[in-house]
Amino acid sequence: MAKRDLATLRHSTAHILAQAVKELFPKVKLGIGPSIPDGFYYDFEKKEPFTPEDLKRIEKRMAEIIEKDLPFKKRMLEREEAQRLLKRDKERFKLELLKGLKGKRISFYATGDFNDLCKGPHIKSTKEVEAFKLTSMAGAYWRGKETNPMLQRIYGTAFFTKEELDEYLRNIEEAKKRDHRKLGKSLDLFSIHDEAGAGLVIYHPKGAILRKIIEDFIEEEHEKRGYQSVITPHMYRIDLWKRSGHYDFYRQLMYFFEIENQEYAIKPMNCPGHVLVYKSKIRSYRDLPIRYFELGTVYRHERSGVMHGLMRARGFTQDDGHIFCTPEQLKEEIEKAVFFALDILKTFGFGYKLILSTRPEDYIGSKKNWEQATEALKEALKESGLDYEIAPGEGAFYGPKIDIQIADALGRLWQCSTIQVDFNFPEKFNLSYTGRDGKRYRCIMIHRALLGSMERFLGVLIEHYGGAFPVWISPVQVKILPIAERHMEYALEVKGRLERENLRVELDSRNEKIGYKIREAQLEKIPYMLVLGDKEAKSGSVALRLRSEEDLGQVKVDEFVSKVSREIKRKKN
RNA sequence: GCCGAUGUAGCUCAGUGGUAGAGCAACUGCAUGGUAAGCAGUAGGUCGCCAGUUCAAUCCUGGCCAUCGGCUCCA
Repeated sequence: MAKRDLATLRHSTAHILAQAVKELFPKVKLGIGPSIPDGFYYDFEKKEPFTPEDLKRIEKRMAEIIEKDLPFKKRMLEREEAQRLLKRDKERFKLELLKGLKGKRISFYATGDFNDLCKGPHIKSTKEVEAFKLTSMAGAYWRGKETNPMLQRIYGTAFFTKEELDEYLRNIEEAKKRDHRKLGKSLDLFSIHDEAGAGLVIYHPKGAILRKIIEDFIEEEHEKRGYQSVITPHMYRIDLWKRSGHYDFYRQLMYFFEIENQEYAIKPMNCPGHVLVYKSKIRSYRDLPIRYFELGTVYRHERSGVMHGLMRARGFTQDDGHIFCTPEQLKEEIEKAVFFALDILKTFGFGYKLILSTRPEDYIGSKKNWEQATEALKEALKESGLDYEIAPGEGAFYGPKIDIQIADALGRLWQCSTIQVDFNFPEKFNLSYTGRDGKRYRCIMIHRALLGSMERFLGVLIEHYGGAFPVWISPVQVKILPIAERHMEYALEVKGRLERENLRVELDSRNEKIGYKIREAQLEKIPYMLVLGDKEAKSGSVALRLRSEEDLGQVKVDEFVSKVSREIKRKKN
């Protein structure tokens, strides 16, 4: 084995899992069992799903196999021989895999009596697996296709040492504490109700403040960069959706209804509205590029089972912008948009990953336009010198796109920013501008959202900060904690002073002990706690405690105000 | 949508074929307390929804809804 290769170790552990399953459930058929970033899985075809008890038994059997110190033996078989073997065992999925393999000789790996089609490499012996654990169980389509049969997937992980495994499991627990759904509840930010509908987010006052601050921020940044705000309706007659192509390509995700014999649909995207603004008069090349911006709320009928708190909702608000430009301006506009997005993400201290998505199977427009658009995106990425990956076939139905993904607490990646070129909309709506020569030219349209949606972005943000938001976006920035009732008067005075400085302040006026008040403020993850007692009242100061548990002692009120104001202004992370 | 699990008080969770409990929170009172939970009392539940089995269902069966872990799809 390549020395200490985690992927090899994990893949080998997947073999041991399959071996254990085969020993305990001989009728089970095998799918595939690769290593993945966090561990490994193996897919099985089995009528009755595995139970949690089964997992325990399997885990135990795996430990026994490991104890046996079985060597991984590689065998090269002639294709015909391999086929005969797999046919004999009725391994229909493996047979399908075999068909896809090139070459005459096929490699198998055996541990004891268990034999698996596999290109390797593997560890030397089962005994090398020191630390493993089966983590979960789920259904998964064969080869990831929805139309294929569903197999039972068992997930697990393996490490070289017990300590590493324990640390991994601890990290998972830590990440769970940061789950935005949990924090959203405990910090009183938002809620989602069965009664109101799945995937529909209701913001509580603190969540609304958080969102509003970020909305104001993003709106300002757009204005600084030459975007004009527009406001468009939440629904249109289906005539518009037919013209835009959404009726044909996006219908299954849209909500329709009929009033007085007219059919309407709620908007799943903001583009048609912006296009109508553009079309409202004749545009000249001198006007371009035109950039429209809107915090546009859209509704998409996401299939049940895909919702995920704020990260995946049915109603969400995009920081949506549409740029109308000439072909000559395209590249520069894309570059500007990419750097704009990265600038915003930097403000929040995010890491990110750029992805170029190309033409999907279902698409509108000509192949030539698609190629041209994809090229423009590539060029822009190249010139900006940024690393990116390519996701073939992942583009939107109307054009290729550059996506930016950021990671949540559990390392799951979420697409937030997206920048999409569109040659098709301009054709469908006959969008044009008058050139220098007086002739009409077709303009190009760019769709782009930087935060993506307020919902998803807030979800990622909550997990990113673990609920301990930087002061500038904290729903409550300061909490005043008077020690006894006789300090209320001074507490109110300080509160008034801070409010005049536009700080978001709460006063805990309850008749409780200071330790109790601190505990609550701490759980609410409020950045600054001001403890007020006799000493503070006398000297016109506050005893400053941070949520990091640091006690900064007595500070003059003025000093505190200027310290906090500075941090807010700098948007300190 | 698919596979599996789950759904009991505001929150976190026990529990049983004979219509339910704990801790925290809430409310009331006592205590006026200096950096993560003071004490006592009170109130709070169509046991997700709808059917069925049963003398009797929160518990058993079926359907639906929602949530969680995945798959698929996506901002």
